[in-house]
Amino acid sequence: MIKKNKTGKNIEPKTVRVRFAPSPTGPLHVGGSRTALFNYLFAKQNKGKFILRIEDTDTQRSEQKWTDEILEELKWLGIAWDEGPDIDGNFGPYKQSQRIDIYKKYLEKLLEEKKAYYCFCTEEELENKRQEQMSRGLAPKYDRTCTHLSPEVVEKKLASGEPSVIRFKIENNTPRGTSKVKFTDLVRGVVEFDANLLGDIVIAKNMEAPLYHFAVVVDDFLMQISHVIRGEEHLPNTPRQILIQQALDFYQPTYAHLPLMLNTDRSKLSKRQGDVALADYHKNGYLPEAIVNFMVLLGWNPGTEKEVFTLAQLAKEFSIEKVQKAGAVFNIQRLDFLNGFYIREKSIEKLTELCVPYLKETGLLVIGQMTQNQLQEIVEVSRNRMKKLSDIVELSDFFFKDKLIFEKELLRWQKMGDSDVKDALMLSEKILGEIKNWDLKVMETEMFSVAEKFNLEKGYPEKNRGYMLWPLRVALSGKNMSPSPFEIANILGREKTLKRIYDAIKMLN
RNA sequence: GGCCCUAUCGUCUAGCCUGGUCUAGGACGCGUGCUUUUCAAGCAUAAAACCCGGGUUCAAAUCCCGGUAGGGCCA
Repeated sequence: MIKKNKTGKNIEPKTVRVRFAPSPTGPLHVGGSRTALFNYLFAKQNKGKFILRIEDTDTQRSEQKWTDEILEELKWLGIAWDEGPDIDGNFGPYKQSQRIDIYKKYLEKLLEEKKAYYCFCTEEELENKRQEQMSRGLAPKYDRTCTHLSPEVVEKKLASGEPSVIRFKIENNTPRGTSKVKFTDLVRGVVEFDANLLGDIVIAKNMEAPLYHFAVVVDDFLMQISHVIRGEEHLPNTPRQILIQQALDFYQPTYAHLPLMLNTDRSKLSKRQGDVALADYHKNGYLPEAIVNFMVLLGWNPGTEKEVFTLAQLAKEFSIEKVQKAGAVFNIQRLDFLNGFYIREKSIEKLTELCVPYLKETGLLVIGQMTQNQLQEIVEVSRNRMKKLSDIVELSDFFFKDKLIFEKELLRWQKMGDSDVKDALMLSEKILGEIKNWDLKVMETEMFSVAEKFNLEKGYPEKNRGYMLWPLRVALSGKNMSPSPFEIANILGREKTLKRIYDAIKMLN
């Protein structure tokens, strides 16, 4: 499984293997989702494997429900993993809390080789030193007090149960002749850090509790990860991890650090300015196609003017070289546009199926109240106005209600008098009442010709059909914006339509 | 505070590597118009940007140097 060269040295795998490694300490973040997406696309494109690993070494903050949510939401987006936990609860070797023994082995190795050591400094001591260093204009860095402890002292302190952590010795492990750690990042080019400025980092709280930096390095090696594609916030972590790799004689994977997703004020995307949990977008009625399309364009573009992509197309056209270096503002208006676009693209059957839960959830739609056909017609006349699936509720509620409640004033078109509004409604009632063939086109033709006569009689401009149609539309919808009165009447049916007109006329008495 | 990263319309970006075709292109949003009973959708159209300063060059958004600003990480 582990690749080695002739001299027994560990070498980077030839096939592409990438991973997404979220911590189940909260809902899956949109930033994380995008990282997963980019990893997935990179894997697909290179005929490699996409591995999902749950990083739950922080047992305090990790919860099973968040793991479940991560799996569920990734699946919803269409991002399938080749290796990783089963959706039905078998986590295999892809959950860090199940790999403590493995980390322990490597921790022991580092300790034995004196590449790591126990540290007994207290939080307070550390904080004081940090303050002092910063006031002198230095980078806060551990001063290595505990490297000078003799093995006997360490033994004694451990035996007495004195609180301790395990630190990784940075300088001794830097490559010979230089304190620089250099690596090539697929999106940023060559990046260089000075190892002398790095303090000895804590890699474990104890033998049973490894910390992030350490567990990642070990897992990436054992899982033979070829490319580490992650958010830019990890860039400064990279030299530390490389040093640990070198100490353990691991190969060095290729890195690619993705630009951050930003708030409108260009700070790292956070809860402050709206939803950051993918699940929230899911619940509010964003389509996975729209989210994927939106996210991929935040930090990447194909170099052509094409802007609409399916996941499958992206897997073909994606290229990591074209990933942007600068952070990108999460612009919800663009997401809304894309979502509306994909809503309009959906088949009416599918869209109706997607809308129904929202209608049921609010109690508007009662089972058996509507035929499938009616439901589809309602969705059809509302879809152009929808930005999110949840919009269906606001846009179509009047179809489901028995009684509409609205202000009488709303019935008035421009400067019509009350009696004219009433006349218009009564005329509509009469004309529609006489229609035998309840059909949208028929109603439209009949009403259009009547509207012109009505205008002539009342002295209104002949071409402005609003004098007839606005009061009718409001009577049927109770809203200042809605589909056309004919579309509504057609769905409502003769009886309900006439009843609503009648109710509106009564308001004017 | 130290280190690192970044910089083209309000936003996402094309162009930069391989200087001239850039009077800087597209998309979202915003404005206007068409269509229209309303709101959408659709179509058309306008406004809108090369962070600053120096250098190299016949010519710089593009190459070099120096600033500035923003962000990330370290606790």
